[in-house]
Amino acid sequence: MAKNAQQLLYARQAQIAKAIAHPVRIAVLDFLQSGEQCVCDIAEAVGSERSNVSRHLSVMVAAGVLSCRKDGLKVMYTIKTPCILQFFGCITKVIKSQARENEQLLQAM
Amino acid sequence: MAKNAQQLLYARQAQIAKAIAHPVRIAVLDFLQSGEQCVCDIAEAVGSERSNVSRHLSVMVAAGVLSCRKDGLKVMYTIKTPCILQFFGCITKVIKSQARENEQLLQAM
DNA sequence: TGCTTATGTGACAATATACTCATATAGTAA
DNA sequence: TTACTATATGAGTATATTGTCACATAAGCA
Repeated sequence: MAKNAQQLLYARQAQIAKAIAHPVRIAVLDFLQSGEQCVCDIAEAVGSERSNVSRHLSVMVAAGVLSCRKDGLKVMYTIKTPCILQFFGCITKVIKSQARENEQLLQAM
Repeated sequence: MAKNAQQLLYARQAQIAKAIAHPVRIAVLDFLQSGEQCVCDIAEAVGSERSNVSRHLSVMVAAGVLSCRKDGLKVMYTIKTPCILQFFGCITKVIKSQARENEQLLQAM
């Protein structure tokens, strides 16, 4: 791949990773596993202001992680690329392995 | 899971996602697929200052994505949880699907 | 029409992140 | 010891991100 194209790909990959890299946005993705939801229900589920959630949602739509459709007054959001969820399986492994390390550390004290 | 524990998990997952969510750090991970490397070689490969790369590396170590060991003067960094790499497969899918959308858009103009 | 609800957005302040430079530290070798 | 190399880090500036408030927009209904 050309050097510039590679840089561009890294930037695009980073954009997607950034779109996920926030506790509220992860909570949103977790909630959306149950299927498409409107902003008001998402805001309630994650315990944050609607306007704030709306911004987080548009970041994720811009990155291509979510898609949305209008349904009357509501806008329904859904996970566009379910393989994103595999990522959480992976980082849960990272967290577990760190937790085990800490446990060993504690026992050695 | 308790509500607080859930919040903690989301925060921890976000920390790991953040540790990946930067073009330079993605370039580093890409380079480290070839095996462990020292800071100077990583800096050269990704085309960035050593001090800057050193900071990026410590962020990824703190998040549990990389591990490192001293080898004489050098510090060798390596990917600690290879499943992280699957994530790139996933987001490449996202990028391809968006590229296809844009192509269709272009053809409709 | 006016009223209500759901969502999006401009503007701002607060905070976090990234990069650079200079300097510190640690290891190697003469 | 001194000189050299690799890495890490403090301090500063620049930039990006986040959350909140107020307001705008859009859709439904009386």
